[in-house]
Amino acid sequence: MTTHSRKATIFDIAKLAGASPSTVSAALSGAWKSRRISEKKVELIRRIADEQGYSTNMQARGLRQARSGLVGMIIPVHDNRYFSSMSQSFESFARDRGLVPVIASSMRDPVEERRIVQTLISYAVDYIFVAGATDPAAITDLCKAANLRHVFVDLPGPGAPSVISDNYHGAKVLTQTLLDARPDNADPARDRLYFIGGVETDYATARRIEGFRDVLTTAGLPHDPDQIIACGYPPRRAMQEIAALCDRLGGLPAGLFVNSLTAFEGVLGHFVHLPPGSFDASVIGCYDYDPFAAYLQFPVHMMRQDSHRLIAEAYHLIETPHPGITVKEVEPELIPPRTIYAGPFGEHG
Amino acid sequence: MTTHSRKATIFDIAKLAGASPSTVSAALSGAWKSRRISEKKVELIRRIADEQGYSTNMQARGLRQARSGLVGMIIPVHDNRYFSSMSQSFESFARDRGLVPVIASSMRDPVEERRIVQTLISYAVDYIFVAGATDPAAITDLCKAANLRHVFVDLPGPGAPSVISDNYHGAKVLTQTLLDARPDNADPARDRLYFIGGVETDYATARRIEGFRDVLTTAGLPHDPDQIIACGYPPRRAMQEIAALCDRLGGLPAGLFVNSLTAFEGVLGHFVHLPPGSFDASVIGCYDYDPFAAYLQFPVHMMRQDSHRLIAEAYHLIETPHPGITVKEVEPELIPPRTIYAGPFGEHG
DNA sequence: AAGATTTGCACAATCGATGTTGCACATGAA
DNA sequence: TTCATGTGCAACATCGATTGTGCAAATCTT
Repeated sequence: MTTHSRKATIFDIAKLAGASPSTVSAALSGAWKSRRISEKKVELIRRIADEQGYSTNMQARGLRQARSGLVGMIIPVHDNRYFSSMSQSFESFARDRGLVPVIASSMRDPVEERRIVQTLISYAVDYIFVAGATDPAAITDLCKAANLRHVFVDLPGPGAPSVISDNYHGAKVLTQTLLDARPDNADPARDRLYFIGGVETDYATARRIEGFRDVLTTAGLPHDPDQIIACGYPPRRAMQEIAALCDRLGGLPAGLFVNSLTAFEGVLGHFVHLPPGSFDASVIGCYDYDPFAAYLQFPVHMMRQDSHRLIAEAYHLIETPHPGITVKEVEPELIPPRTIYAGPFGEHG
Repeated sequence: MTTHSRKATIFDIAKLAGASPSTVSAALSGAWKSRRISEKKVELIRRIADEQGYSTNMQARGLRQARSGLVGMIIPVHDNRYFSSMSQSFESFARDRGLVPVIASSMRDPVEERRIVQTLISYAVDYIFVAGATDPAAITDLCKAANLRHVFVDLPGPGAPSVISDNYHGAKVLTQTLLDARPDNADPARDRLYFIGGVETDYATARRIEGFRDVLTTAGLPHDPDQIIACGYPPRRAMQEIAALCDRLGGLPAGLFVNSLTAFEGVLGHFVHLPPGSFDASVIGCYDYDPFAAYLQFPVHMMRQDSHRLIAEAYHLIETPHPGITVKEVEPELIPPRTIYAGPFGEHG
């Protein structure tokens, strides 16, 4: 390939091939069949384009076609197994469709979230996935104004289709599992299940709390509001809260339902200070799965949300002409302690 | 905001403001001071643009300016704490600069890697970061042809600056730590350190193996080539290899240096089948850190690479006019077993 | 008051690709 | 031969923003 200071354009190729720019465009974009360009000319153009290391300027194409070939996704954070698995699936499906994924993290900040949507709109993304939205209504407003298709994932939103996991059922199963596995030698002072993490006004958290409560009620167990500690997602907060709780109870509660991996990180941050053996009278569950968390010092029951299927369903919905405002629920899967789940990208690494 | 079927352009705003498109452009892009547009007109235009929900079409701007405001990064995989932390930092720094990050994962496939670079070039990204490149030379070729600045991170490359962690020193420290912590009651048949994971021709792996070997040699310990099991990054391979190794030795080796989190996942996949207590005569180390891996059933010494600083240095290099082909090394940090490291985004989640 | 500056903006070219229209030439039909 | 039909391509407008240039009107200068 000859070295130029600037990138080759269809004009350069046209000159070299003795053709017009529009012919080059048609030849390279595949539109040549319907535009009656001879195969011979197409071959020639292709060869020259190759030699020159030509590649389409997507900004120009996008400008002309009013689309970009980009698809956006907003997630709360990257460094979290649940969301990074989502990213992996999102990207994989995007590639299958010849689209380029743009993944942005909002840090769960509604302002940042809106800024990201605005930015993605500026880049004319073809559509966006919104995972873990903190202010879905605002996002829908922005998208509607820009005439941009979007799907909510993980947390449902108004005015657009959503794909979420069956939080109520998942929470019931996890809670029941904790109840069943609860050690019977527990100190009566702390013979209770606690729920920690998440934001009470989040749809997902709310549904999980419902499931948690309903199982306790059905089991004929009393439960106080103070058993629900929806202290948000930051690890630090969860660490403080679990420390305070252990203080109050004089030790770990009989069972702990941790509502997210980030909260679990915080909980762990406290656990590392406890003497070994502290966990013998407790059983821990976590809504969300992480392969390393599955093999901690104490057994952990994990509810794995099927992020791959969530994303698959989201793609399905966004590619459906008139999906309406459906909410698709995907069943999560209980992963017993000390079990390694091999994901859809088994051979990666 | 009045609802239009199409997005407002500077032409629409111009008409409403009784100004010319170029004036609107200057007013909104901030270039109005040097273009002698009165502040009054700027205010008016701003107000109208706001009312119309105007936002710049970045494809048009990018086309004209031959830049896009996008910055690309290639990583091997998303769902891995080391790389997802990198993504988080990469995005954070990009935002500080008003740039939009585009992060793509190559699954360590050189073909995919090149395709991604081509794609990013097509979108006129302003520059790219390449983490964990499998074929850095090819990437440099593509970038040179497109006149695109790039930096290698984690794995160095030719023809462009690189930022890597001090693999040799890090490996020495980790190996020495394993040696020191090695239980003395070990069965002589397996009283050895093994190195598992990574690709021997990868620069990083090669340097770590050097460090590993040098420490053993200095300690006056014999070592066979079979103590180095560079079976790549996929969890499955590591799982098979560790199973085979345990088979050969009749149990776990006295010490295990795991060369990546993905390999560690595979190792764990085998460990879950071992009876508790199997680890008492072994000490495990892992090059790379994960908060959950830090609190496994057995103690794990982890070498945390400072992904945040790696990225910071990479930004620094890419913003240096003529960086040359420097290689910047960043020291990794040993994280003792059962220690939770709180990252630069402590309040996230 | 007449010329010299400055102010404030409009006009038009441009970035690179796409898609519509039109035109020359070839081939077939009558 | 003559008109109809097809074939193969070039010319040109277009997408939405940026930017160099030009030109009145306002202001300053002497």
